[in-house]
Amino acid sequence: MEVVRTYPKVKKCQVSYVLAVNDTLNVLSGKWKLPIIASLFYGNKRFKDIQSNIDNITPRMLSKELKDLEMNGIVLRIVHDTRPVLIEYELTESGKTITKVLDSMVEWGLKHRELTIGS
Amino acid sequence: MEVVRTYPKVKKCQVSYVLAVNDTLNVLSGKWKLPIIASLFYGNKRFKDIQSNIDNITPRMLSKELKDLEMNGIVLRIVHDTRPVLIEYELTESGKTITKVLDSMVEWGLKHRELTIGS
DNA sequence: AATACTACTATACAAAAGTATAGTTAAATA
DNA sequence: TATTTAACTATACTTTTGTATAGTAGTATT
Repeated sequence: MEVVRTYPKVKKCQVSYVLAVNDTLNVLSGKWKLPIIASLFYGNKRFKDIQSNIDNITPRMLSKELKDLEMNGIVLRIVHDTRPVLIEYELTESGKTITKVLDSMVEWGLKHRELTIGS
Repeated sequence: MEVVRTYPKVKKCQVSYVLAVNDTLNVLSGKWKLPIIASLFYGNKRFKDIQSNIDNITPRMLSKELKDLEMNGIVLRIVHDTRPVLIEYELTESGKTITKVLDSMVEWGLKHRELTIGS
């Protein structure tokens, strides 16, 4: 019996595209990632500053999310060799360029609101 | 006592930008939205077809997510006036244009992999 | 010496998201 | 008439995500 393929062969590049999209979604998913990235973009560097910049975030969540972002290569945690130690967070190159994704989300989101709510 | 503002005034457009990004993230968030959208892009229209196209999705989740996507204006549910009724799902205009967001995610995701894993 | 600040961690809990499994309704087919 | 198919829904459960609250270690300040 012959196997009839009703779909085209999936190329390797398509597979890595799916991975790439999932990577991006993971970086941005959850309640706090975007506010944290925004706060870092705004220039906040220290734990306390970020925390007081974001309404209602608990230190537990901030700590967890910063670790996530660090592991994902979006944020750098810099420990200054001072007394007392000063710890600063900043965006990596990848963390900075994610604006492009955010821009396309803004564009689509606004157009979508027009099409959906505006109609 | 004078209030010293240490941050620039936030403009209304920035607020709606945040809303727009959140709209976009909501549309794409969760385990199944992307596979479903991909399946619809691929041309699947019927519940069973989408279900058998996506590994391990339960009818409960497919049903829930399709409703979500319909409510969010990404998917249309078309009930054909036949016997038995034929139900077809398809992407709205917004649903189709979300490719632009996905493209920028692919681009960022691939570059990010290069920068992070490749280094 | 007592208090306060920074940068967190620990524990317990609640809510949201997802899974497993079975059942329903209406029509079509054998 | 019995079975099958489509398009779901219902119930119970597990996992993940997020919240609430308190506590800690090291230093600095009063």
